[in-house]
Amino acid sequence: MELWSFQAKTFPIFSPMDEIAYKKKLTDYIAARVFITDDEKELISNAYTLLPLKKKKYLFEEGAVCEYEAFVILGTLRVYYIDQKGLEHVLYFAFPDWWVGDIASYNSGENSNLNAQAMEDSLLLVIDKKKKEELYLKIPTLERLFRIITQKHLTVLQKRFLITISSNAGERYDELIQRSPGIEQLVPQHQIASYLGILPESLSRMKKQRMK
Amino acid sequence: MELWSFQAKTFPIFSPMDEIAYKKKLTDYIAARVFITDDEKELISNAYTLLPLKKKKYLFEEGAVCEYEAFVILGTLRVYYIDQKGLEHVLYFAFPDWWVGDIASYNSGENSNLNAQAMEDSLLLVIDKKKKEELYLKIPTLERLFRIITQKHLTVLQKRFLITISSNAGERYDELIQRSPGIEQLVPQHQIASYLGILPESLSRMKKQRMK
DNA sequence: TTCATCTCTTAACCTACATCAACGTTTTTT
DNA sequence: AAAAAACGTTGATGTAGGTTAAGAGATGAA
Repeated sequence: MELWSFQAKTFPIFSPMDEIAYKKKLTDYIAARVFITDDEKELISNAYTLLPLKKKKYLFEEGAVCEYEAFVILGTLRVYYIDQKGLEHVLYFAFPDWWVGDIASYNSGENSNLNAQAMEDSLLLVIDKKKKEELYLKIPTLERLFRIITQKHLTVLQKRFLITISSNAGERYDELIQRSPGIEQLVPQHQIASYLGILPESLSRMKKQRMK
Repeated sequence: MELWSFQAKTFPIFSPMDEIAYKKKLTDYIAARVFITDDEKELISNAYTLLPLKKKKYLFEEGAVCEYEAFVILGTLRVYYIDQKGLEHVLYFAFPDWWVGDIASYNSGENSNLNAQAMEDSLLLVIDKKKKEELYLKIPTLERLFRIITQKHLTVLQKRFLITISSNAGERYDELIQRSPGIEQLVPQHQIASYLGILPESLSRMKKQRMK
């Protein structure tokens, strides 16, 4: 696909044409879920800002308020938590068409304890809290959209939680591979370990033992 | 408080007066979060049905579609998952003013893999999917309300998930006691163990060791 | 092209919690 | 009032995954 061809080392300069195409990805996503008019699509397009995020750069970091909510157009982000011992725990990987943010911080205004880092050069559409609230007022249908999206997120997290507490690392690994085939090619193994809730050494050991 | 006095062994017969008072608890809850008119309160009151649930009875069970969403007026429910080995894992305890349901099943129409059981004689306001959708159409503000509620639920679950994967049973126990003081008087210890993700024996042992 | 950083692997040892089993007490059911 | 569940405790033993340490290949920067 045309849009996806910029997996380049550096960001291209966006032409107005690109921007229109990228924002259309968002309005298409929305229109596939709720009914919105062309005027509303226009309002949405104008409210979101295109944000290129270079590899290893952060969308938000712990210790600061997460002011933005983002829609992934291209690339991959990882959202993770650092515990008291300094260990990182991947909460989720965000691929194109996913939303990235820390609702806890975004809604409460308190500092985030999550980090969202680009794993490769990525392209996002971001909106700040104030503009989002304005959009809700202008387009009440978005309340419905985000209710549905949030319910979906809750469903996914609930499933993840139940799997985490009821199965061992090997079973969680199998579930991940089955749910996201090819993820091993996309993210380094120590981050898969972090997602599974084990150390890289343990994952390495587990995979070796399974060879038999 | 008057309303709370019926922690009786058997259910009283509800007078129309009681029903009005109970439903007012729900509309008060809603009005505290979004603006609704008196007419809308009336619509909401009519859409929900009062459901007494005796101790050990289920609101929904795994293997069947969860058709209802409920608001707890009185009592306590526990929502739990049974894993492949037959072990129970408490997802949450639902106290008055909490919502109980399985959104995954409720939205998808697939069978639930959760169980919601009354831990004591309880009183709920329930609504089925069809009536809920009708309410959304009649009162779009409810889209906003449930967006906010779902975001809150997601925040809580996310915090729980992060604590679960980043701390040991003792730390999780401390966090629970701190967040819900008095919970030990309300729920038996083996169910607290289940909530913490450990076996009753382990919780018993942990508490003993802490005596020193 | 060399130095540093990141990534993965292996091995020895350790610990939190599971497992299995038994027993006393309390609560519920009949 | 008797019987049956449910509940909590303790002990002996097992194990998944953590901890620490070391080394080797791959990747990236100066």
